[in-house]
Amino acid sequence: MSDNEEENKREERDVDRAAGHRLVLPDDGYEWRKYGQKFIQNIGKFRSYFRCHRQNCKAKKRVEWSSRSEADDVRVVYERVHSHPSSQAESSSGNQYNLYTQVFGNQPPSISPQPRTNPSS
DNA sequence: ATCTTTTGACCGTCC
DNA sequence: TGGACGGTCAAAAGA
Ligand SMILES: [Zn+2]
Repeated sequence: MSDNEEENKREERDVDRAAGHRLVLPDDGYEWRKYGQKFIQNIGKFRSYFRCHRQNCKAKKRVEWSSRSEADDVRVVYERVHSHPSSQAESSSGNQYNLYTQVFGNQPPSISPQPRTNPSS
């Protein structure tokens, strides 16, 4: 980026094309840097790992979506808190919790603090 | 030249 | 001890 950021980030960001589908997820107003992507066979879903663009910000974001199925089941899990205000949609909302799980799709964006991935095997 | 995404490899933990 | 699983790193490539 640098010089010209004309393209900017669209509110919709294509996560990936697993089987030819284009998944779109809402941006929180923060900038994330992807640092990994893996397929979890346990749940049969793709998982992407994001980290806050800031150096001092230890905020992390984890996104997983079904590898198949055109359903919009996209799960976004927020970890840690941001140390800087969201220059965009502040609203003080952001993520005040250490763990925040959002599920998009048929289910409403109900906020429920889930206990770390799946316990035990 | 700077920065991000991509992908495979590496590592810690569990059993 | 080593394999399965999950999470992160790091090299290369693209923008
Ligand atoms: Zn942040």
